[in-house]
Amino acid sequence: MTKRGRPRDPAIQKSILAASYDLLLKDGFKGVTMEKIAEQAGVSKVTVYKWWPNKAAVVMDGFLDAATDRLPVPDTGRVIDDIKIHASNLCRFMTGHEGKMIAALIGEGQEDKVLMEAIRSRYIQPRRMEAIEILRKGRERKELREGAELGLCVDLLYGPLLYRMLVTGEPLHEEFVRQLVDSAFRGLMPPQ
Amino acid sequence: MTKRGRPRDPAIQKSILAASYDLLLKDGFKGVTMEKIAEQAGVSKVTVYKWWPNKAAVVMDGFLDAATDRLPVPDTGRVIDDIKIHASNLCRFMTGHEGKMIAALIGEGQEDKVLMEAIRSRYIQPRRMEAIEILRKGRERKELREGAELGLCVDLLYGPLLYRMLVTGEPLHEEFVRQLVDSAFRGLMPPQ
DNA sequence: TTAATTAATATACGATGCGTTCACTTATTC
DNA sequence: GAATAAGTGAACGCATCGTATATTAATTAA
Repeated sequence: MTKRGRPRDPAIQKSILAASYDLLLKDGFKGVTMEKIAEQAGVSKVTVYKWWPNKAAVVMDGFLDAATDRLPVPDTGRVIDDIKIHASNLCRFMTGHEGKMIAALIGEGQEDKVLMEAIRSRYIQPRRMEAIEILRKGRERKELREGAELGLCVDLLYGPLLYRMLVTGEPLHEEFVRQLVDSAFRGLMPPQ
Repeated sequence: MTKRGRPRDPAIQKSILAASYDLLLKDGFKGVTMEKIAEQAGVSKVTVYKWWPNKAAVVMDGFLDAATDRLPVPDTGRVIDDIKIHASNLCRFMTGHEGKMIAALIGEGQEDKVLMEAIRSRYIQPRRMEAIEILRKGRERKELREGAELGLCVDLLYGPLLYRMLVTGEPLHEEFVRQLVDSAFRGLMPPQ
């Protein structure tokens, strides 16, 4: 009992996602239009609307389809070093093309709950889990405080990175990551 | 040598800004249109365009015109307590109407450099200065590490708040602020 | 008083992009 | 061949943007 009717053409879906990604990269989220996606994909606009309800959905899918390389999760045996490497990799990502795109998507997500939920579940959470895994190993080795709340640690370590990227616009260079992670681990208070 | 011609009517400017703020509050940034601003302000659309180049500019001005109450800067004599109070106040702000609006503006700013620069210089920076002032006093009292970089401290303390608000969407309650500030001050490592 | 100047209005316009409708063609299964 | 679903092409109604045009209102300089 296979499907009736003309089968869906996978090449068409791919070209739509690819066109969507190219346009996002070139023109930013606001520069992408359904017309342009359809034109560049060599496809009818109705076909785009058939499979995605709106622009945000296509663009999000296009982005995730192309940019889902996971960051390598380092394992040096010292949690602070692992985090420095991981956060540094993330910064390199965020400084490049992918960073501009994810910033645009998060920006758009501020007034689009469905989009924001997709970004969270399909992009943010997976990356948080990488960090949490690093921290979990460190906690097992007693390199973190007793009963440290790993989610809070992630907020403390990675929050400032995203904050810089999305809010203050200060550069995300290696030196900043080093200082940030050092400060977070040893604390702001003077040693007693 | 006063100005020639008909003088600008300040009541009109005010009503435009007020209408802009009301609409932002009610409908979010995307829900605001120049037509609606003009209509609600009882003013011609051309008049709005005469004084502001585009929607983002009016909305930003409307927001700042109405919502520039500075946070009170506490001074208990202990920097960690001052920061807790200050951050907690900020959270209450961010959880309310103002938070939704500033999130929408920052979101829009991700693809509008001019708007983002305005948000930074007219909203973010002033608030950062409040926190820096608190930290500076604490550093003088030797409650922070020798030569602590105050900008970095602000990133570490306030970055996670904005990160939650803009990215993860986790709630910004009192308990989180307490844990966050405690963790930042005493560090993630176990005491030695 | 009059001319020059600037503010504000009313109305209409072209352009763009959204999301949809309609009639049609194409590929596949029963 | 009939039924079914994918895809096309063109046009539509709608909202919003930003601008243009012609007119009226308020003020200063001559």
